[in-house]
Formats: sequence, C-alpha cells, structure tokens
Amino acid sequence: MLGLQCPKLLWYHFNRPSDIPPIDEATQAVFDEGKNVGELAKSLYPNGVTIDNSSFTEGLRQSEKYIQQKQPLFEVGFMSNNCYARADILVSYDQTQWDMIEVKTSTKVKDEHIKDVAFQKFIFMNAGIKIRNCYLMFINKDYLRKKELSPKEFFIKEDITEQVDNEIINIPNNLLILWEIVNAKDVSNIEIGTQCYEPNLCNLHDKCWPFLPKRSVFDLYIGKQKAFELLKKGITLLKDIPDNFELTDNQKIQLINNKNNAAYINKEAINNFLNKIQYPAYYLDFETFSTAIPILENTKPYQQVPFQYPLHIVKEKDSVPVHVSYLSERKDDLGKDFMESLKNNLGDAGSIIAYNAKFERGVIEGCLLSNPEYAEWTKKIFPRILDLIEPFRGFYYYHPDQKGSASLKKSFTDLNWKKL
DNA sequence: AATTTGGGCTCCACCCTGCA
DNA sequence: TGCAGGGTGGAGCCCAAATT
Repeated sequence: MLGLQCPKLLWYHFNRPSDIPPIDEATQAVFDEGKNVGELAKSLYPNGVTIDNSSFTEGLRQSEKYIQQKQPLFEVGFMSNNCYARADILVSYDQTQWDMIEVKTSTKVKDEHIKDVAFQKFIFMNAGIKIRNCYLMFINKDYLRKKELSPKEFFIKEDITEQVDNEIINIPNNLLILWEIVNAKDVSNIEIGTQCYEPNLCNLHDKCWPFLPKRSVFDLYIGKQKAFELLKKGITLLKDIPDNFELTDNQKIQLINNKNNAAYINKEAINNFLNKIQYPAYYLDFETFSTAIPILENTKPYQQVPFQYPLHIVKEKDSVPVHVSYLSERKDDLGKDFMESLKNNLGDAGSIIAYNAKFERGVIEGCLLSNPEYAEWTKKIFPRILDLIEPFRGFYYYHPDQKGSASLKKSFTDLNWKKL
C-alpha cells in the first residue's frame, strides 16, 4: 500500500507526452483566456521581444540569443538539470541580473504559484541566468472596467522573491521523486492523494485511481479526508466501514440502502420543503458568460454576465407550467434589458425556485453595479427565492447512484468511473 | 476562474468546581 | 481567597461542494 507520493503541485511540469489526453473545449477556453491575459501583460513592457517558440529548438536558440541583449523578454526558455522552464516576462535589472515576472489569471497569490516560480528560477539559475527578484502579476478582482481598458489597473504585481527562495530548497528532492514517478513502469507503487486533483486534475489520474471499487469510501459526502484515512487502513468499500468509525448524519444516511441500491426517503422533510412553495411558483435558471478581462463597461474580472434565462411559471399547484424565456439582443449593456425583463415576468408574489439559487442571486447583484435603479425591486425579490438544492444537500432524498453528490451534473467519483 | 454557504474544526475567553 | 483543571460557547478560519 505504501508508495511514492507525488510532490504536490509540481506534476504539471512532468506529464509524459503519451499520457496527455486531447484538450476539450472547456480546457481550450481556459488556455485562450490565459493567452489573452498574457498578451495584455506584455503591453505593459514596451520594446519587449517575444521568443518564437513554434519549435522547441528554435525557442532555445532565440532565448540564448536575446538574453545577450537587455530589452524585456517574453516567453524565454532555458534548460538545466534535464528540465525545461519558460518565464512569462524577464526584465533586465542591470548588466548581470534579471527580474522574473510570472503572469497568472488568478486574482490572488496561491501556494502553487510560488512552487511554479521556484521551479522556473531554479532551472534558470542552473542555466546560468542570474535572477534578482521574482514577481507575480495577477488580476485585480475589484477592477471596474470603464469604456477603455486599463492594463495598469487590471493587474496587481506582487514581490514574491522571499517565498520563492524559501521554496527553492525543496526543488532538488522533488525532482528526484518526480523522475522516479515519470520513469515508473506502472502506477501500482504510487500513492494517491489530494495532489491528484488539487489544484488541477492530474493527467495521470485515470491511471492511478481505477483500482478503487464501485461504491467506494470516496463517495462519502464531504468526506475526502475520511476516505484517505480509511484507505490507509485498507478499507475501500462503503459497506466495510466499521461501526465505530465516526461519520456525519448525512454520511450515515449514505450507508442506509447502500447494499440493495435503493433510495432513502425522508417524506416528512420533503413535505415540509414542498409546503414552503407559494403559488404562482416561478422556476428560474440563468445562463451567463464570464471573462478574465471584462469586455463590457461597468463589469469586473470574472463577473457573471447574464444573457439568457428560461422561466417556467406554475400558476397554482399541479397546473401546467407556462414557459417564458429571454434572450439578449444587445451587445453593449446586457444587464439593463435582462433586469427589466425579469421584473416584468416575475410578478409581485409567489416563490422563485432555482437550483443552487445563490448563483442566481449573485448574478442579480452583479447587474446592480451598472443598474442601481433596480436595488429596491431586488430587495422585494430576494425573500421569495427558494433553493431546490435544499432537499438534496440535506439528504431528504438520497440514492446510492448519486455517489455522495447533490449536483445535477457531476460527482467526484465520476472522475474515476467516466470511462466505464 | 470566481463565488457563496454551511459544516466542522480550532482557539480562546469565561465560568464553575474542587482543593489547598 | 487563590489557583489549577475541566467544560462550554462564540468568533473566526478553512474546506468542500454547487453553479456558470
């Protein structure tokens, strides 16, 4: 059971090419977003040179060449210790030293960023490039876009030199472990852990995790730590959890009917919930987009901007739902039409029902930024909202096929079983 | 990538009790 | 009366889960 543990957060430098799955649309969108933000960051360093990395050897050749000059360099890459690293931005400090700037689409400095930059600095130093200070350039989440985009206000630049230097001492040892893992013939000796899915899903996840059986301890609701604990004791099945092992009330419900695959139903709690619905009932769902770089005036980075909603109105109990929908036709200010349409369709009374309704609530609050005249109306609307997630998160109803999830769309263990 | 939210955990102030 | 030890409750923090 005991085995090698991947050094957390460094794996993404080490994917074996054959193990990298094709990029799906969502991942591609994240990459594109990163590219846009990267280009915006470059605009802050005039006279910079972007290294041509269309081929690996050409990238290295150009990096060697331009490092002799002193203008800012973008995407410059070097090799040492049999590893390769590429820096987003390198700015010359004096004749011998450079400052390293890493651009992230995040809105704060995270531990993984420190590890990332430490790796880059380590490789660069060993390649003979002298690095003075390290900076992280990330997104100011409070930046409110006006008509013109202001890159200077959009970014925050923070000195992380000290944290990087504290981290850099761990790199040599991490590299040893990582090489061993990369060269391993199979994964039977590699220990799974949170590093497999945090901060991102590892590309080797589908190789290391399938040993888990169906109905495993990883189905436990909010129970990943408990699952790892049980795994260390050799317990992988829900039904094998000992009676004296401490579980929350919801987790106990998961074990009821687990074996015979039947639903647990708390009729009283469900009835209480249903009785809260006041008619006419409005079933609502928002569709939104969000971008790191705000494209509309009076919006912030990553703000969810709504453009469409379906609404089903049930006038009285058991009556046939009436369908109403909205699709924005404006490209400048989406919030105003959206709010006006909602106001016209939602009436003055009756429950407004959504799944995970705090999302809908947040979107409406976001619209108030550019449409404050709806503040009064919002106050009247919010108390009417009822969250359909309540009966599921509260385990009023639970079926083992939910795998510990109250989501309409996915569960944690689907990560392991999606190929079956 | 962010956000919200509730649960669970930790920390600490406070109080009570038992004892010298 | 003072002190140590144990129990209790609130504040604050972190994590996991849901949505787009």
